[in-house]
Amino acid sequence: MSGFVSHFTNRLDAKGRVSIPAPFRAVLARDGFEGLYCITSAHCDAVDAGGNELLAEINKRSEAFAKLSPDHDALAVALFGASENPKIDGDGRMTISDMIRDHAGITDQVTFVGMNYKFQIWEPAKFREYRAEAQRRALAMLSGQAPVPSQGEPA
Amino acid sequence: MSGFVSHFTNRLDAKGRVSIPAPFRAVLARDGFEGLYCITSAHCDAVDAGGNELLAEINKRSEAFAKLSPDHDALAVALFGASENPKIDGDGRMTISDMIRDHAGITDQVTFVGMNYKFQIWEPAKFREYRAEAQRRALAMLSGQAPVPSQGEPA
DNA sequence: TGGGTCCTTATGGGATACCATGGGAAAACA
DNA sequence: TGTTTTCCCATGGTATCCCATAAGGACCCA
Repeated sequence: MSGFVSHFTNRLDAKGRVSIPAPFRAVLARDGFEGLYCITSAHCDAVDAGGNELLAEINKRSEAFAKLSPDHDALAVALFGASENPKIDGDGRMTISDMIRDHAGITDQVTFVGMNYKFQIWEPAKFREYRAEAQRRALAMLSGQAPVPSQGEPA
Repeated sequence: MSGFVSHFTNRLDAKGRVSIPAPFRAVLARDGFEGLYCITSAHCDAVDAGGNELLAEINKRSEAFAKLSPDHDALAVALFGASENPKIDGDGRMTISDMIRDHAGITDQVTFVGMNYKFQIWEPAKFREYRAEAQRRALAMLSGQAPVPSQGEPA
């Protein structure tokens, strides 16, 4: 059963809402998470989004340290403090919060990028830029050296 | 369903009250704790807050030492002496006690930071500072850690 | 193959509910 | 009796719910 694939660009309306691409909604429905789990990416101007599968990934990371310890607190702030649970309305839309808007530099359009177990939320121009760079790197990796450790589908 | 997530900044009113963010109230309601459990953090200028899940974590800590032992007594004093049970009024507000105010250096605004099983209460400026540091540490911690099966992330 | 119909999807907008906040009055306290 | 706490209500702004519409695609049928 496949996860989030392909990418879509939708418009924000006057209220700051945007339609989540229908194929992504279908994946979320299968996943069973109430609403959407979002977390700002630590290493690029995008927001990771998904359901239980993404949340499990985050939890796994934070469980590596004992609760109430300074390390765990710092990690929890960085992970959960930078997360959100937007609701999805009856028409399949979410509202882009200020946190997401600021982190991703979104103004009037949003690009949703499937990444199998999660998807990312981008400002369209920044995504095009990032994508071109990613393709260059992928090409270099593929042509340059030994088999890529392919434990997932090639994005 | 996930726990305390995201962060919110609210104003104190003239009576020293502040609204607990609605999403946090929803988590507390699910948790079933009457009111709120607060304890000053031992290693930063913040106050830990939550319900039964936080309390259980603290109990687990103190149970690691034999009761009646000097160690246990000292820990109990440190833990429960630094604790409070503020009430939550009908409008979802709590009063910031002097202990919390002093420990966190709060004046007129409060930042609530979700950390999954608990949340923290911060003075906004101090939080921004801590958050920047936490993100650096988290990045280091996560990248040094045993490889999380990163299927797809082109980073 | 061409045309028509139905359904899904993205988007817009009005009405309503919720939430943070302020303040008054009753109650408890000292 | 003065002071603080607790309960209750008011309000402005925002988010949520609900309905409308247009465009595109799938499907069916001739």
